[in-house]
Amino acid sequence: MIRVVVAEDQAAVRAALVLILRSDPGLEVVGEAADGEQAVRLALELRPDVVLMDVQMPRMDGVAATRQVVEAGAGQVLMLTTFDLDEYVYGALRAGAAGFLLKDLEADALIEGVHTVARGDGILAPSVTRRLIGTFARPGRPDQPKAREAVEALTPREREVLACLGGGLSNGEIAERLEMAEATTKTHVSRILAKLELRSRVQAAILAQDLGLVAR
Amino acid sequence: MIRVVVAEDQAAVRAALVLILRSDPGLEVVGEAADGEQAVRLALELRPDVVLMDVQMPRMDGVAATRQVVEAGAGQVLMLTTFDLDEYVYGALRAGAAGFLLKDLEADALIEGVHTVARGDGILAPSVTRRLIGTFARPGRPDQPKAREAVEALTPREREVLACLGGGLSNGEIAERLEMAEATTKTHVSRILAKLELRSRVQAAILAQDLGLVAR
DNA sequence: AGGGGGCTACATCGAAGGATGCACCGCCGG
DNA sequence: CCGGCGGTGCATCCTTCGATGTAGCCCCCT
Repeated sequence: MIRVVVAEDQAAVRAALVLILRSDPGLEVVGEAADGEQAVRLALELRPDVVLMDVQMPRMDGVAATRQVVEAGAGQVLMLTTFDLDEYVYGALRAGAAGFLLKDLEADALIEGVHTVARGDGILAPSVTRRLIGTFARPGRPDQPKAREAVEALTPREREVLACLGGGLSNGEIAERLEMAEATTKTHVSRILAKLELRSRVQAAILAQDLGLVAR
Repeated sequence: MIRVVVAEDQAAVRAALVLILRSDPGLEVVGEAADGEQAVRLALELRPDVVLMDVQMPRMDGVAATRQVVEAGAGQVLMLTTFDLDEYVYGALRAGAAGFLLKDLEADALIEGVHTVARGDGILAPSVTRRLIGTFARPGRPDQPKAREAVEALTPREREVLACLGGGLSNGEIAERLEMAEATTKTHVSRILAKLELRSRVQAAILAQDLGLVAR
């Protein structure tokens, strides 16, 4: 049984959502919230599998609430909105939402979405998917499987250093974090630059970023 | 009526796909290809609405074929694969694919996918969606409206320099491109670092990347 | 055992980066 | 008119970076 908390400020819409969810015997609505703060409180208390969260809510917006729920590991968050504005989508995804659907969806699409995020997958409204793909594939991030391969060819230690470069760290900071002499860090950086055919740590950092290699 | 070309090297699988597609009265399979080259030729000739493309194919792989089809504007490409390996997914999406599905899907999911990409939206297998979201929302890309504001506060010249930093250029290269002395470039870089509260050009480059400020 | 070869490590030194002080110019308000 | 101010530009000085040479180490190989 998948346990769901519904967070939505408009009572009528919330009621409709609950009704839809209840129509699936595999879902159980364990709580309802009318604002973001309440949503977070409920999620922390009830530890549901999924929180269905509206973007716009009083007291704390859905994105901020999502961040808190995700950080606490208190369930997967599936966001809902009326308009698929970029700010909402990106904000929500960065906040850790597992999915993003528009309110114009069919009942069974919603139910399927809840099941999808409950098992750890992601789901997006088709129009959002298209834009996300576009953003991801935007020029200026020339994927190069080549780059990925080249990075695979690095030694483990070198990859660690590369990740630090991706985090914007200096040689000294890298040395401290990885517990080696600064001189050693330099060796690794040099090797990385040579292997990846780059001319400076800046380019290495950019490449690391593109590949998601970022030490924090 | 949505016109579809099916590109898949294994005859049995291709036959199955065609059968599934034909079961929907809104779809018409106008061509079949057994390798990438043939797929591109067919697409250019028939200008279908959608090309259903396998990733692994002889003579030209699906990613390369996708790139050509997309560049020619010869239809939306929906990619299919057995395994959702990163290389495939990222490569396909950057090549311009409108969607990416796994072969373990249900017949109606495939049909729905074709309709979705035909109307210009995107579609991804749920597991792929999750990873794409993760990549997109990965730490190190804190979309920070703050950062954007701060960058707005830079002078025009400084923004130009920042864009060059985002491109991974050295001071010397920046000086050449913007036609100023290297010493001047350094001044601007210093000012940028101060204003954005960064400690090195590497961090500035990463920030510029996140904001899409990239000189090429 | 002996001998590569790859990984990690460190020191040295010339090159690039970054902070700082200062000059010039155009603009605005007094 | 002129004094201030923000943007731009350059030179100086110290720091950090990056290339290079070398060494210990471990593992594999024959």
